[in-house]
Amino acid sequence: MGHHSCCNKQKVKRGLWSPEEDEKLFSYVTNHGHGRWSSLPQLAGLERCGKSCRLRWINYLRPDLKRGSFSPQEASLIIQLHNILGNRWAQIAKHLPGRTDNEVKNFWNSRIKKNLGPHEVIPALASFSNIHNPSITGSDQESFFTTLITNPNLSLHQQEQPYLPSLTTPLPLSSFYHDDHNTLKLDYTNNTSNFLHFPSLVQLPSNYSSSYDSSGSLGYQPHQFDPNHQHSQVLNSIEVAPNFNIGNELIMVPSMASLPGYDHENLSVVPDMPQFCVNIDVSVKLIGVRSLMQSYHRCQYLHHRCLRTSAASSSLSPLQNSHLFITNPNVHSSLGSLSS
DNA sequence: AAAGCACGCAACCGCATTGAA
DNA sequence: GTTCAATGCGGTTGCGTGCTT
Repeated sequence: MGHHSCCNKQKVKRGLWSPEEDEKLFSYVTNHGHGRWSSLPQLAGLERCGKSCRLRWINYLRPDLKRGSFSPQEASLIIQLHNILGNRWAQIAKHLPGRTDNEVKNFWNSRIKKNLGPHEVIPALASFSNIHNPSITGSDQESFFTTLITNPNLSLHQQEQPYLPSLTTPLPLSSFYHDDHNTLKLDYTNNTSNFLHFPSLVQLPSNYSSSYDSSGSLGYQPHQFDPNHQHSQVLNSIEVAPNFNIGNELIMVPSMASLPGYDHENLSVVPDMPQFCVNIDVSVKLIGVRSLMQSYHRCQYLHHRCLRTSAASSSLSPLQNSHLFITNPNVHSSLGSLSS
């Protein structure tokens, strides 16, 4: 077991850092910044390898580090994120301001892991890893979503959504209009990329009242919806359904049957879709299990649609480009690939 | 009081990835 | 396109500390 190449070139000290070494490193990085760790030790007067300096800075000296034990909220978040991300400690740590990957990893291995017995599989993990297994139904699926919903802090950064080109903002009221049949429709004019990017859930003003339609049919009340809206610039549309209230918030999600190419008579898809990657955004914070289940089914539908689309054109990327995205109002969240 | 033990944490190691030449 | 150094990351080690016997 040799040392790193950077450590072979010079006499390096190993083991715990002394206060004097910390002072040298802190002073140097504070004054000069970092960026070239390999040359830093010599410049800073340290007999350490660059890697050791980097680690010491990141895990201990960085001024933005949070000290002290993890709060219950942080622990909960780590568990939730670990269900989704696995042992990707650096990714997990990014959601815990002031915490390092090393810290999170140590915390997991020393505290959480031992408290989760072999039979205590967290529902989110079990359900999500099997999300495309048709045998996973009903309560299992629901427990998966429930786990998400009960953690309002769940939020993953955009970089974990490799196929999401930009953050989605809630659609304004002006995005909607009524068609000739008085059906509420959503402008769909922003599909400029390879992405058929569904809008986020739409949050309407609290004075807009509607009731959740438990039958799953379109339950909105058109006369209550922005009667003055002009829709002369509508280029395309997606029907929106169903909507429902949670507290004072009205939630709307795109209807599966409103997708371009959907064959209403045969309940199937016209396989000439130009887009092969679909993002579905739903609000974890505001949404209920039922609507998440509806979104899940939509994802399944889209999954199959992507399959068919990919098969229809060899130039299209395969299915691994299909992702389910769940978002909360703060940051978007990727739950992983839909590909199996 | 001393030895043994368990635990937490800091640091190291090797591999993977990135980016410059 | 290839090489190689730098950097990033996750697994692992080992030291220090506190508890138990």
